[in-house]
Amino acid sequence: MTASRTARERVRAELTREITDIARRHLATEGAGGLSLRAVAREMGMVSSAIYRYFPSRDDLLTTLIIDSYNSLGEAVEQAEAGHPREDFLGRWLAACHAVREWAIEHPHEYALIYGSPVPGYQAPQDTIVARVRDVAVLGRVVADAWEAEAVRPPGVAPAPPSELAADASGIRELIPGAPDSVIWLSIAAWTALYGWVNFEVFGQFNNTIEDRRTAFEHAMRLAAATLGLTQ
Amino acid sequence: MTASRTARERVRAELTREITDIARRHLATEGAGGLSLRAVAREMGMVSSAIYRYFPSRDDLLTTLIIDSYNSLGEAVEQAEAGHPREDFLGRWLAACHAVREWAIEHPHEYALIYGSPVPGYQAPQDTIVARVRDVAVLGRVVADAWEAEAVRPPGVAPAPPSELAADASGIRELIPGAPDSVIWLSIAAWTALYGWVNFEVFGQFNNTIEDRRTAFEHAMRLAAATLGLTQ
DNA sequence: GAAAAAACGAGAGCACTGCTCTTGACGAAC
DNA sequence: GTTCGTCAAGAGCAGTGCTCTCGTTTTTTC
Repeated sequence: MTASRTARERVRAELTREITDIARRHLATEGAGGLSLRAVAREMGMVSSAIYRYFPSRDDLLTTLIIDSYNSLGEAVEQAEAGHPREDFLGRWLAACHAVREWAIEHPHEYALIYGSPVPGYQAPQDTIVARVRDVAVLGRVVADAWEAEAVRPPGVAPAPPSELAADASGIRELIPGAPDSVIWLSIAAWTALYGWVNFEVFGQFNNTIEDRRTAFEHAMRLAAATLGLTQ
Repeated sequence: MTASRTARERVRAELTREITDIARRHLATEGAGGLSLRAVAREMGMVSSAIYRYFPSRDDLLTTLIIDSYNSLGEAVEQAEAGHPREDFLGRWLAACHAVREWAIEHPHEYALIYGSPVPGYQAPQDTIVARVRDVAVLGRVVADAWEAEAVRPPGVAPAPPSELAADASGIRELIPGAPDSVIWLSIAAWTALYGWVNFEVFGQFNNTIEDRRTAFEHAMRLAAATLGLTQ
């Protein structure tokens, strides 16, 4: 009986996958704004209303694409970081940074979906939060491991964080257990430096300004690591 | 004769201004994607086709809004920075940073338009480039003045930029005359740190993570200044 | 195995969008 | 006073998301 039931559910799963595949291709070429349910249906040889049997709204389709994007980015970062030995903290950091940048350049529209301006009228549901943190978790783990191994030595020039920030820091400390507030905020700074750069590059702010972007990016990420005190 | 001619042109200028005003209000509430020529026309008591006498396309209307946004941000940053004495480099830097952040929070959709993911199908024309650099120019001027006054003393921990980046650095040096490559790239890092943070905050990445955002932002910008060696 | 129930694709339709074209009216210039 | 350019209005085209209904098919239930 499960076999007969599966017969229908299998074709349903197959069609659902086909819809998301086509939608992802449209998203990659035209961007989120150009994603049209009717166009997807047309390409499937379906009538537009039939799509709604599989996705109740355009936003729902977009949500699954967003989750896929989060996972795709997270996986890329995880794999890149895993290619370095545990004690090579700087290598792991740089590998993760390059993975973020390269994934973003290869999937600009997906990147815009998850790290760009929010899609108008679209509110990301709770479902996305789980997949959302995979890339950040990798970065946190690198710093956490380095801190644990006493390989994080912030230079003394950095000003101390004001005491008002202690509450926020203690929440973030879940990612980097045992680290003092100063290291927490230096890590946040490194994090924003990474995504600030990638945002600028993907959204075209470096056009006609920086040409050798990969080299400049690596230098910027080395700067961020040095500021944090991650030198090996 | 110019008076009679002006009579017509004056009402035209007036209507053009009214259109952009309404459009800006729609943009501020609904975002770029929700900006509808028909809705603007409806609010003006016009028929939709009449709008095209004033703006040949939706993108043209969007372009003027973008230019306005650039100028609005640029002016805010200029004014904030001008409120500090020339020798107070750190104060000028922090004031400019806060101005960017506060403007972005007050005008999230406008900010998304100029620093977020590009609007699908929209390509910013050359006209925007002139207004685009006003905020960056202020930041560059602060660092340039500080460098000239020998108030920039980068700590020795930063790795030296590789020689391949010399060409790109020399282009950027227009903003900070006479600065060595190391200072150029530290400035770029501070720049990306600023907009990386503001992007994260405006686009909601700090939700449920950082609560005291103004304090955290100021600390981050002090860190960026310290990394650059701007301590006074 | 037959009947009830659920799932499904197709089609029409609503309200909306950007944009084009034509038509008729008004005002300025010669 | 006539001509010419400017303008608002309206109809229309092609597209969008989404809803509803109507047969058909498949699954479940008895």
